Amino acid sequence: MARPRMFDEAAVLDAAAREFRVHGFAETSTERLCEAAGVRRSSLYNTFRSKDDLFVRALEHYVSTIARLQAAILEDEALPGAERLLSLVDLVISEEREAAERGHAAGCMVVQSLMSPNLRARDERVARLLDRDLRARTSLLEGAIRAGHLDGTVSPALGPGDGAMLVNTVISGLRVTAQTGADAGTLRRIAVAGLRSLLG
Amino acid sequence: MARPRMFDEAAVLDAAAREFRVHGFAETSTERLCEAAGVRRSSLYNTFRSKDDLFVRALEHYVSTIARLQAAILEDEALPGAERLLSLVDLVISEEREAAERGHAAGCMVVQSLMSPNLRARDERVARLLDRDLRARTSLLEGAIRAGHLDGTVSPALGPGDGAMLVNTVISGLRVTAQTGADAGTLRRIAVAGLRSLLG
DNA sequence: CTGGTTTTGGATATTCAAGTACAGAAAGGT
DNA sequence: ACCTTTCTGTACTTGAATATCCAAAACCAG
Repeated sequence: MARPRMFDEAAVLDAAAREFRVHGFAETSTERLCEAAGVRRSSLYNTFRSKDDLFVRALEHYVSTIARLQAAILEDEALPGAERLLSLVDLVISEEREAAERGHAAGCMVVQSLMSPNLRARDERVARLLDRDLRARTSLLEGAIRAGHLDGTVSPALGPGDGAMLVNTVISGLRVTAQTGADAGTLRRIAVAGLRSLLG
Repeated sequence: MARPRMFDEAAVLDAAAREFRVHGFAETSTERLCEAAGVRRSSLYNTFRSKDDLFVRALEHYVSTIARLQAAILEDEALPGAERLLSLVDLVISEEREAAERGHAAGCMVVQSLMSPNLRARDERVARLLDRDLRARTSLLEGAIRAGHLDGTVSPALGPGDGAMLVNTVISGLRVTAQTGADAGTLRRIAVAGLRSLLG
């Protein structure tokens, strides 16, 4: 019927997310995006309406990738609740370590976006996306915490709601602290200390 | 001898920091900065060499303002160690609440800058500034924690070094979580839970 | 007053990035 | 084989943002 695409949309979104993470939205030119993705401008603009749209799609892609990994851990019925939380922390730490080793320090795209009021104000979709992501992760965390309450590995001192927020807050904090050059071992000690209220 | 300046340098830095916080570095035009500060372009460029330099100065200004407030709390000999840490948390929470109430959500400039790899890569001075700030705050925190160890209000489970990093991490996390719209009461509960290893 | 020095205002280069236009290429159903 | 449809490459337009230039103004020492 028509000429097929010569590139993989998901691969472009991956490359775009990487560039945005490393250089930030405003300082990533479309030319850079093209180079990084190995695609010409018209293809980009043909597939994604604008730089803004591409960013939204890339963030969406990034978020859903991360979310999938986290869900696999947090819903793993084979693990007791507390272990799920610790595995999540380890996942985050290894993500940060990887990013740090890859040369440019590139923090988590979600935290970056949350800390860029402009991005959220400029595009309603970004705000909604981040909000949805937060809700989804919170709900996963609540599930794991409830499981921990039942199997006795998570202290009942905190309810699932506050517990989930605590985990979220500690993880965000870790992602910031990681940018200061802290090594994986230190990050893990801090995380365990921060989750003391849950882990007992 | 020469024509005197018609504006206050510190006021300009204040206004600039506010704009940078709300809109981010790249998306704050020099025109906006001029308007916000009530100063003409040539005055800006005459006083501060470039937009980059102005940003560095503004960040410096912001950091030293915050640091002064925090030092006053953390070195307050009248307070036991644990109270100092809690007061610091309350200070942070009230900063975030104020920012949130002022319309545009504008997160902490330090966390914002830490999460913008580009900013740090682009200007060595920003990286150094953030590093110095981290070190200074860490050292203040260690002092307060040591004081708490001595007066018995802070658990010796964590050493001063790890304790300081924990507080820093929790505070950064709070500053991110604040951007998701959490209210002051919730933030405080989370903070107390996160600092359990020190306070408990 | 006056000369020297710095600031100020406004206008103006200069650069650069986002997005568009359009012609031609690659399918593939009919 | 043809014709419709979508993709691709290049060149261009347009707009905006940083930075500079220069003349006029303000100040003060001598």
